[in-house]
Amino acid sequence: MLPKRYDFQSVETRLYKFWEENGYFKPSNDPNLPGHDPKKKPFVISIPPPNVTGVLHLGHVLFVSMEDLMIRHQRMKGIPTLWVPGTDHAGIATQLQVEMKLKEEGISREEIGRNRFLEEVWDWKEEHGRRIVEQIRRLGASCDWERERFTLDEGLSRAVREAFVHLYEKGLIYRGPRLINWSPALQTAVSDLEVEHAEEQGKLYYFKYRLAEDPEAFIPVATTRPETILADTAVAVHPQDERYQGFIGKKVLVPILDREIPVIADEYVSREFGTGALKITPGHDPNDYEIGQRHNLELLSMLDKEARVTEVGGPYQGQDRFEARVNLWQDMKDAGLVIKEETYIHQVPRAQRGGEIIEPMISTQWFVKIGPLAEKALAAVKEGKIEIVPERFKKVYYNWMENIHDWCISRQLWWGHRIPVWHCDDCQELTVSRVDPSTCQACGSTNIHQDPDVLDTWFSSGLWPFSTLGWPDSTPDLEYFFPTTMMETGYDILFFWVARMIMFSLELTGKIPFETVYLHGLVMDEHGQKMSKSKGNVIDPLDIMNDMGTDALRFTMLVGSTPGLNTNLSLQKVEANRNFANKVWNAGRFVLGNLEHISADPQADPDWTLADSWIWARMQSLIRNVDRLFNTHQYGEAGRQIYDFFWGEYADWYLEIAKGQIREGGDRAYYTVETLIKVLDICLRLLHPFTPFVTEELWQHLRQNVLKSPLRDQAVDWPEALIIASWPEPRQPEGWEEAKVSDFILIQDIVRAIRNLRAEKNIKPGKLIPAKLVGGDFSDVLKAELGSLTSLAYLDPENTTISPALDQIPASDIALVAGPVEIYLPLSGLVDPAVEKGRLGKELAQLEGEIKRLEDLLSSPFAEKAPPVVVEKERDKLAGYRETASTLQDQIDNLEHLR
RNA sequence: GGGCGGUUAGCUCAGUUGGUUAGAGCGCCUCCCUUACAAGGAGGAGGUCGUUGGUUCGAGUCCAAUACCGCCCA
Repeated sequence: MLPKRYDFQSVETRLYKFWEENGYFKPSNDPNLPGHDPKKKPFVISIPPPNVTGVLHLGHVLFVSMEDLMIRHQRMKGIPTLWVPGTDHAGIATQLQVEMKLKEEGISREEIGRNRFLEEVWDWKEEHGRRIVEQIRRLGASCDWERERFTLDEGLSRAVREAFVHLYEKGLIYRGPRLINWSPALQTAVSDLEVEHAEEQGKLYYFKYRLAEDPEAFIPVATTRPETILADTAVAVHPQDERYQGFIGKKVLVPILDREIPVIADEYVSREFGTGALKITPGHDPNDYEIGQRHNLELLSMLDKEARVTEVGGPYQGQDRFEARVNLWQDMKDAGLVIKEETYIHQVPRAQRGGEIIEPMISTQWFVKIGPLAEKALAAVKEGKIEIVPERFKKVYYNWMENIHDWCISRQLWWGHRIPVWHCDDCQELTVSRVDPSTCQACGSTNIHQDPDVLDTWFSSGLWPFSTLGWPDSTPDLEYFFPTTMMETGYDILFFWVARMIMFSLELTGKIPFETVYLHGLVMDEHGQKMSKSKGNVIDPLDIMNDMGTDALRFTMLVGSTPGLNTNLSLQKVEANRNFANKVWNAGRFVLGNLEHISADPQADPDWTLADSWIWARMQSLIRNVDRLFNTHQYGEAGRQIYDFFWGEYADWYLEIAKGQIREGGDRAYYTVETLIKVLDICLRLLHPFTPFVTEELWQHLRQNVLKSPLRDQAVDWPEALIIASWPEPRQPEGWEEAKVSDFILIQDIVRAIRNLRAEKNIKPGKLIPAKLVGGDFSDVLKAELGSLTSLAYLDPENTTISPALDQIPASDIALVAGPVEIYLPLSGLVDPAVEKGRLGKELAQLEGEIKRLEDLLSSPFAEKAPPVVVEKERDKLAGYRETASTLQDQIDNLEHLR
């Protein structure tokens, strides 16, 4: 006997092990094995590799659930399915963790040197690297762990080398001094994407740029960063600005330093902003840099790597950037150069990691010349070779690709792929090589040293879909599984990762990396707020899984998410879905229990009841819907529909009716249990990609029990595990469905009407009451379903009658109407004619409103212009309402007579 | 400044290609520990679908404008 509650704790670990040990996570039609058929198209996902030393968060849960759902669905459809797992070395993040640890021990990485430090990081990775992988397994991820990869693996490192050298040789990688984003705290360059611009309150500082030839005359200039005055190399005004015409071409004096710099004219300057005159600091501002390029301005760097003032800053040398701001401004005040200060909201560039203010600086770095790569990547999406879901992200992608800048790929870190470039100390030439060289390619000197920088982590992740399959080697995996099918990831890394994979793949493999990009949203708290430690609204997925089970969490994530939109997660939702898992479990228990009551084979062909036909028709409709929704990536809606069907129709109605049908015994019981099994089986299959654990556990019990029962034929073609069972195929309706469904809805309406009245009159659930049903044309249907009606509505079977019509409305009975059916409940003592009249009158009034509405509708142009089917539907409705209304009227009249 | 998304019940969200009484979960109210499930069952209250205008026989759904919230890019 199964436990009364679904006990996920005893199930999850065991089943995961069972699946993995039986090799269900491995692709069928493996290209490395004999008998491989290259023509069978596989379904492949490469996992977005999490940070190897990271900890599971809800973002992981969302993508793992989503990808596992897709993978399990495809696997059940019999498609060779591969999900490649792996982790990312996460350069900055991991290095910081280890530096932090060393700091606690009082050591800095500089003290122990590069090699010792790297040993420390590898140790750290060994120690913490399994954690995230284990956590992903806990989610039920059915990836092929034998194909797990790590970005710093030998093979993937070789891929990085190959990619770098290839791009270098093609002239797509270059090195040089450029204005880059420098992180003074991390002591490394970062890419544009790693800088976030936040609106913050600052000040706008107004001051005087005196004319060199006439220090009494000046141009007023406004800036948010006065300290950068020290590196100004021009003052710019708009060419048409009347105010400053006389200054153009003249020299002005840099405050305090008295360096002479030119006044230039440039269209970029906004006449409205500030004073209309702009100080130009090409060494510390991206826009000024551009202007500097246009006008051939001198480039000065007034800050060093620690963001302290250099010799360019004269007396301020050695001061921190913020300190220098205060001091310089004070000195300018003293010198009478200050005009005023205003508070001002402006954009401040901050490091995505760490949050400190990024300093734009001139620095020699490695770059990818992105234009040619972007062009191809743009075309691949525009030509529809790659689909993006939801489609609107295509526009975002185009926009970024069309305005793309060269990518700074070098990082001044130690943890990562070291740039495969060797500098010759003798001839200064570079040797760029796939294998470590011992001599300089140019002069043969052995006096060479490798470039100290490492590559941006995204450089290696950009190769992920093909490097994990063996590229640059032409492996069987690469040949068969690449291009991959689906790239499922968050929209927040569309540029960081997705775009770069597309660019790299097209350049390096000549193929698209994946056919479809499916972008999910971010996981927020229940009020749509970003989760953060400081807000204290962080939900730890491990806690949830411990408390409510993995299936509950997965189902919540999957059903609560719509493509491209953020998901708000609340514990209440998870709880509701835990209850759902429990509902499934208990419905299963019920079915299994009844299996034992079937002892004999049937005597005749099935004689399906209305309920049997109804649930079957509804299930087929569900299969069709789910199929359609899966095909259009509406997984959440599919999950909801399965939930609604299972709980609202199968469990709430069919199971209850089945109890009565089973009580009848014989063939009726046999075929009822058969239907129970078939529908449960299909539901478990449909549900399996959402909630793999409870469905697998229950299904295996189901299979074993069915095989032991007289119904064993039902399960002969079921495999040994649900994970590899076949996905339900949608079928076209056979024509009988609609009538059965509408008949059943009538039964439901009758039951609801009686239950409603019972609740109103406070009749105890256990108390059976007599009833007279007047069914008209539906009398036969009602007679056939008498058993269900009486048990669902708690009618007294001995005293319930069904007739096509009554000569006279029973005088003292309570009257109800359900569509074309009249119901009379002889509940003497509970009948107060005045109350009844009120109740019936209210109902009639409502109905008359509807009738009026439909009459108006049908006499409007609607009747001619709307499709006949729709009009017919409304006509039928109207007729039904009229019938009901007239019945109600009769009943009311009858009460009048009573008086 | 450019672009995108959201706005539906007290809360969190669904809602095929427009089809005519708008759904769920949670919360709330009443009743019930009935032999699958109290993590449950039965019943109920609760919504001018942000606003305005348009297209249409018909708009939560399409179009335009607008407000507010959020995001991305510059």
